[in-house]
Amino acid sequence: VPELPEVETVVRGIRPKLTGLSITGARFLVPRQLQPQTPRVVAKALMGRRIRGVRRRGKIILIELNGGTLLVHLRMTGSLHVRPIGADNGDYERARMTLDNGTILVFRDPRTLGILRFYSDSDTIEPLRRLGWEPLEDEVSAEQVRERLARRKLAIKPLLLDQSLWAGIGNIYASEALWVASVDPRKKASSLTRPEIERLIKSVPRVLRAALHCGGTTLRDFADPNGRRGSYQREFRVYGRQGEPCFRCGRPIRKIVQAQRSTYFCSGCQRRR
DNA sequence: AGACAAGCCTGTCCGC
DNA sequence: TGCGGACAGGCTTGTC
Repeated sequence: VPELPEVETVVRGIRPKLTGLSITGARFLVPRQLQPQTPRVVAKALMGRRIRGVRRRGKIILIELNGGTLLVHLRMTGSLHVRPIGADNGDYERARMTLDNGTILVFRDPRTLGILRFYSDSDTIEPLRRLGWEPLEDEVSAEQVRERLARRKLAIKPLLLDQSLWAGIGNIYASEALWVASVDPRKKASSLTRPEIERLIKSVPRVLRAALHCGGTTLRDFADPNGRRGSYQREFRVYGRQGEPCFRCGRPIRKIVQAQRSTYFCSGCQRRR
């Protein structure tokens, strides 16, 4: 699934279906996804706890319990569904929690790269510590961003994928936000001009918010907990459009590889200077 | 057959 | 010597 708009869509979908319910059982089918914890220990830890709420930080889903937190990271292909007991969950079910109203929370994940962890102390959830700003909530100044980019030799696009700057940006929205800001993805982070930083500060939340309004992006698999697919792929300006004309200047969109990930940008109006 | 895919952790090397 | 940064590789399974 996974960038911020898709994760937020998932959280909004499951929150009303889970809040207030108690966990009556849990099963984990791929021990690797819990490491260093184990299925038996986590299942026991969850048993009987009440779900107080569901929230998101970056791409991380936090199911808050009385006396602990279940962390879920969907990575590439994970998804969450709330279904009646006995419903067909299709292939790739990797975990499930039974709830006291006759429904189950199902975690599906074909590639099994997703992560599940139980934390008894919600103040020491280690993966949260490295996360940077929340793009839709934190107001950041150009000066703050300039400080964070200073001395960074990495190109700006792979840096946007570093969750310690802004949390929640993934490979699609990094390219899209840079196009909106007219910034060359190959440009060294430390060499962004003040106007470029100003534009990026606006484009990052703008793109993510627009995607959220579309229910996220569905390239192939993503569906929210109600089975609805996202539609932001129809709004793509650069992602997957290599060879097609730029909507702004008409020049062809290029596809390159940076840090082993595809980057899409306009060869005309996103020009390194 | 081989490349590629919404993500991110780990090991290694490098420079300060 | 230590530390952060940059990068390759790995994890995994499915599709084109």
